[in-house]
Amino acid sequence: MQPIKICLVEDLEEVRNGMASLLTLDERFEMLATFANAEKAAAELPAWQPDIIIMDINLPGMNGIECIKKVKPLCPQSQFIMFTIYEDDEKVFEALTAGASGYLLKKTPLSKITDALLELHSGGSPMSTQIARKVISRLQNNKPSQEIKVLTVRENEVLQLLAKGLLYKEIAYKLAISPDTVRQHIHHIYEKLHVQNRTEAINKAYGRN
Amino acid sequence: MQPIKICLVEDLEEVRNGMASLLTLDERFEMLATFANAEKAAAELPAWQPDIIIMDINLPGMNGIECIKKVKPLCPQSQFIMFTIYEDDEKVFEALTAGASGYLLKKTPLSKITDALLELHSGGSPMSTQIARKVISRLQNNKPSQEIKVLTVRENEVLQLLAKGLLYKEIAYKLAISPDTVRQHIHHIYEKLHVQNRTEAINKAYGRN
DNA sequence: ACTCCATTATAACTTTCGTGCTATTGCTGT
DNA sequence: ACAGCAATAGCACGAAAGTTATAATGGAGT
Repeated sequence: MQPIKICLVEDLEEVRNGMASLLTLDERFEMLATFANAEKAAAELPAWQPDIIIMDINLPGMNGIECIKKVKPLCPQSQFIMFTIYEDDEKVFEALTAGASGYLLKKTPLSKITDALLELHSGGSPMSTQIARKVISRLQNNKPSQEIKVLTVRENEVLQLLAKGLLYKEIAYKLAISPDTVRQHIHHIYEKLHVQNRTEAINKAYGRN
Repeated sequence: MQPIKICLVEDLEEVRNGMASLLTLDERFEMLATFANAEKAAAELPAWQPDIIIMDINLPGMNGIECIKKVKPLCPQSQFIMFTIYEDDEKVFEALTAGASGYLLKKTPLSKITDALLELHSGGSPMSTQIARKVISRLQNNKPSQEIKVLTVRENEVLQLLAKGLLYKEIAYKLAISPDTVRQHIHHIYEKLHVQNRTEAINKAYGRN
């Protein structure tokens, strides 16, 4: 089992060193680099490609949330975990939508910190139940999208199968109609949604961007 | 401080009685009623208006998720917490979108169960970090599932543009490479994800089904 | 009765996609 | 030094997708 590669973005030297020594002494982790501000981090993180990036939210200049947005596309397999002193729900929530996968309070005991990092690495999202609630409620308010309403019942059925990646002839078979008819329905769907292809239609109908 | 009013929907008599005695002995809670199936619960819960409804997912007849959908409009101030033996991610996730606010594994130690109920009542959403991750990724509409890890950085970049519905030549232009190279990357992506086309790749990589 | 429109269907045609090969360059780890 | 792999590129071929027509049927509403 190779160590989990970690980078840290944190402006306070004390905290930075504390975390660094904690992780350096633990052979399950490898501390690749630390950064005192978001600008440096944004410039150098892509070269490191760490497994986990621990990101303070409050940083001088660019804050941690903007930093995530910048770095994430360049480090697609890195996971971000927020690191913050105060349990400011809104900030943390913003960070999560920006692409973070979990968060740590700075007052968290050391053993819990390593636990959280391990959980993060194994596909979990460590966070308090309060934040979890916020996330869930946002999820529940997530409407299926009104675009779909302009489509007829049949067109929606076709769209659903289309979204699974089925071929026209497979859709035709499932609906017991001709592939030409399927083609026709899909053409109408594209017209109504003002799109040119299957993927755009799915994105539009199911509200992903 | 008045006790938290609780109802339980659970088909197994043993489990039902265990939970009932646990909560009855704890003065922070008041067990109003228990139900052995979803149909009875749906009929009688509105009359009780509990603070918390503990709901088993697997029930004979109507399952717990459908039950939530039925009961929730009639008990607007009740909170639902799922109660399940197996950590079936998809089921729990379904329940959360249906309106549940947290979940409990049946193997959870007794003290943790009361903790979770208290957290739920005070506005939290107790759940494992694994589930939290699922919820977050749905929120982000963009998920680093483990599938993506098998892809290289470049392949991920291509996949992201592919997911927007761009043509090969558009992707090529954006990345400043040849359309043939784009085709090549995509071919590799499909191989690694074991899929045959763009839509399947997107569904697999971003965890939609 | 008449119009609107959803649903079905066909045909011809163009563009894009996906597969199967081959091949070069450059970096990394042994 | 060498093997392995990521990234680049090209080409040929068939399959699938998307465009543009046209048209019959049947149900809903005016």
